[in-house]
Amino acid sequence: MAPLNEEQLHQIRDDRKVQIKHVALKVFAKYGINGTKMSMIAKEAGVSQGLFYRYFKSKDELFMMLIQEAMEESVSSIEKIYSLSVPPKEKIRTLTEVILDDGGKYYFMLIHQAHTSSGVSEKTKQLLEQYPLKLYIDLLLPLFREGQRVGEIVEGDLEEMISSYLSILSGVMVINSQENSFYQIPKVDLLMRILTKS
Amino acid sequence: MAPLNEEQLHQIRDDRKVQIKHVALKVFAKYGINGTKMSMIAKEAGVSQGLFYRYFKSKDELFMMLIQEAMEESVSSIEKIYSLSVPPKEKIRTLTEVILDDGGKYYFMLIHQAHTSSGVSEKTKQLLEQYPLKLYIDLLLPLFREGQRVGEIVEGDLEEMISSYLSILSGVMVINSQENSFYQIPKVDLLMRILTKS
Amino acid sequence: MAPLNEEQLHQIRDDRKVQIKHVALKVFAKYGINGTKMSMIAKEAGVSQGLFYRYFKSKDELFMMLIQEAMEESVSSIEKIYSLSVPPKEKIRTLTEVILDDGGKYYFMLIHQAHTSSGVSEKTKQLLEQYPLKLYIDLLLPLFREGQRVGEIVEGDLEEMISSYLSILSGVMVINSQENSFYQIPKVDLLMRILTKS
Amino acid sequence: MAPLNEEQLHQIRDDRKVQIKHVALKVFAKYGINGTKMSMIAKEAGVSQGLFYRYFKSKDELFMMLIQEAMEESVSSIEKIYSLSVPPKEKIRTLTEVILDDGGKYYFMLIHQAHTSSGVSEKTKQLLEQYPLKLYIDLLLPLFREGQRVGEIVEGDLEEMISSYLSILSGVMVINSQENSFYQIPKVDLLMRILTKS
DNA sequence: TATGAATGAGAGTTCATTCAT
DNA sequence: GATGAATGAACTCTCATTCAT
Repeated sequence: MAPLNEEQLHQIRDDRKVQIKHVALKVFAKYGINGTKMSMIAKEAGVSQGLFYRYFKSKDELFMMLIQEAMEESVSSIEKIYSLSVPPKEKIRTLTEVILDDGGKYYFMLIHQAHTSSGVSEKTKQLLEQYPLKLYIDLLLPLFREGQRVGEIVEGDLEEMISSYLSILSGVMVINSQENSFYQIPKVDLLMRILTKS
Repeated sequence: MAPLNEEQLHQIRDDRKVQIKHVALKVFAKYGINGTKMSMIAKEAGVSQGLFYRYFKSKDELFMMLIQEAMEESVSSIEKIYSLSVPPKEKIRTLTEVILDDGGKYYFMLIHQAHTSSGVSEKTKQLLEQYPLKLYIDLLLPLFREGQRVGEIVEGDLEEMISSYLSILSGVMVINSQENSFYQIPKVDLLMRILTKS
Repeated sequence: MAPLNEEQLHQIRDDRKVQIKHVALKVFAKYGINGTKMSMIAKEAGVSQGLFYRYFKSKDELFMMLIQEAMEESVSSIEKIYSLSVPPKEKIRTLTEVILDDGGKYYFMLIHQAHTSSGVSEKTKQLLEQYPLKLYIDLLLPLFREGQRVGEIVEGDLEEMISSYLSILSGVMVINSQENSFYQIPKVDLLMRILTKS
Repeated sequence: MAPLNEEQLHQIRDDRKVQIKHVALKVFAKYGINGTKMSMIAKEAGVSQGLFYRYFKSKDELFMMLIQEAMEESVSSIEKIYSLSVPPKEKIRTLTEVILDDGGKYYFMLIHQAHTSSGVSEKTKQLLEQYPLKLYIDLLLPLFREGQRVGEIVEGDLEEMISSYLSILSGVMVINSQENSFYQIPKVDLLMRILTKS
């Protein structure tokens, strides 16, 4: 067998990085940075602890990377909603579903963990400041305003409503982790009642 | 100088215990058991780390103690609501306010932390199992049923509705911690919309 | 470079375990569980303190493990004596030599330490109770009785004699530790005079 | 009531010191310096931990004081034996009894603890060196030599015999502590057999 | 590249000693 | 003088990271 060429090696490297990140996202989301031990990530990802450090500089660096992605992804999810050609209420419902499904869930949980963990690095804190709640509110404002205009969204202060909506979604995500059945995720319809008329 | 008499000593001991517990509740609620370092509690409470151990056997023991109190308190809050002579909707609103205010908030956050932390002791896990979600649902069922009967609460499966309501409240509490203004607590009126008609 | 194969790793692990146990036996025997600091064992064994915990769960667990071995070994030493085809007096002399030599010495010292240390774990106490002095007396009784029968052992209450013999041996072991020349181990002949005629 | 005069106060002070020393001797003898906690001594002596430090500079100072006394006492016990008007064998028997009784026992155990404890101060070590085994041997040599001369003591190297005798006595003392019935103190007659002719 | 043994900094905990009363 | 609350250094143990193979 011919040895792998450089590109193939690069491919393997990248695959492995993605694989580790995928696993780490779930573990960090569930247990936070303090509750997550390197041994957990290594074991779940099926690599040795030593190998981990060939792909990432440190636990903290990986955590930060994931936060970064989570934030970018969340912004991009919102932006994508605008391109759907359905009424505002339907857009919001779709966004809600996206957030609640497996793709979005872990990212939300992770961001929460970042906000509430002790011992996160200064760099991570700076990163978090780059995506304040206000940014999300501003992104959603046009959509909600349109909703009010066409009479699908209840009257009231929009900034407050969006903020509450996001807080509730985040909260619902955060308290939910698969192995633990103490809480359960509310149905989308129920959540929509917060925002919509009758 | 005469040594302190028994009553004074008792007073000091009680004060310290309360003071440490008060601080620890907030720190544990915010950072969980893994994220909370003994140095944080000691510093925040203004005592040396060593002194902590004259009042509590271990970090874990205090955590458990607080969980215990949190659970008892939460059940008792619910029970108290029934004695109010107001319509069901008002009772639920009052309960919601109690949960969201400073007294209830930390207890809810703490229970959440206990459910989602890795490395909690076996004893703590057993404690958590004594207060499953079902217990809270059963406590609230009569109240919500009465609400439906008098037409104040929307139609629909009650167990699911209560479970969702509790999950949302928990979530909202959990993502909220004072020093951090990323999220904000929704107004009670907004939350009530999940449950009530028009 | 290729990583070590499974056999090599196993070898390393075994070697380390033996090495640490060997060192710990001597240190525990000399200083007891309270007087022995983890730093002593680590330094003496030439490993870091951290590494110790990859091989043993805790200081207490290792102490207990060694006690267990010491007790099994001591019983088996006695049992082996019976298979020698020499007169009773010679058997006792051989046993005495075995106990006094380097192999047996540390085990005896360790058992003594366990019996006289404050702060040994409840588990360790239970372990000690499984090997009461009576058990050793019963094991030796046939040998000493035979000795009396053939006129090699002095007349007198055998249980008391064996108990005294063991106490003296233990005592002699205990007060003896290599770096410290205050006491010296008596010659076997001298000790035999306690038991034997002329 | 008139306030106590200076002499009375001095008397109280001295009584208390003796009382604490008496208690500490037993505890140190049993558990060693590492196994003995200040709380044990304070509790047993019925004083507060704080008060202890009005009487003694430190735990180590008290330990050292007791060692000093133990050594002086042991030498003086031996010297006193010579003034008895009985044959050598009887003198030795008496000495043996003195050592084995409650007065001597704790002192012997304490000296043993000092010799085998980690973490004893440099000062304590120096103290121990002032009373080497050789000193005791030299003190006993005339007595044993006389015993050999009148045919009461077995032939053989006297230094070795005395050294063994002392080691055995020490050992027997050391392994014996009241609450623990694993070992038992041999009868004096049995011990004398080591030294004396049939 | 890949492994897991090895390290060391830092966490939780204990306890001799000091201090306020 | 007397008390026990309070401190801090030292101990046991954990775990992110490095290293030898």
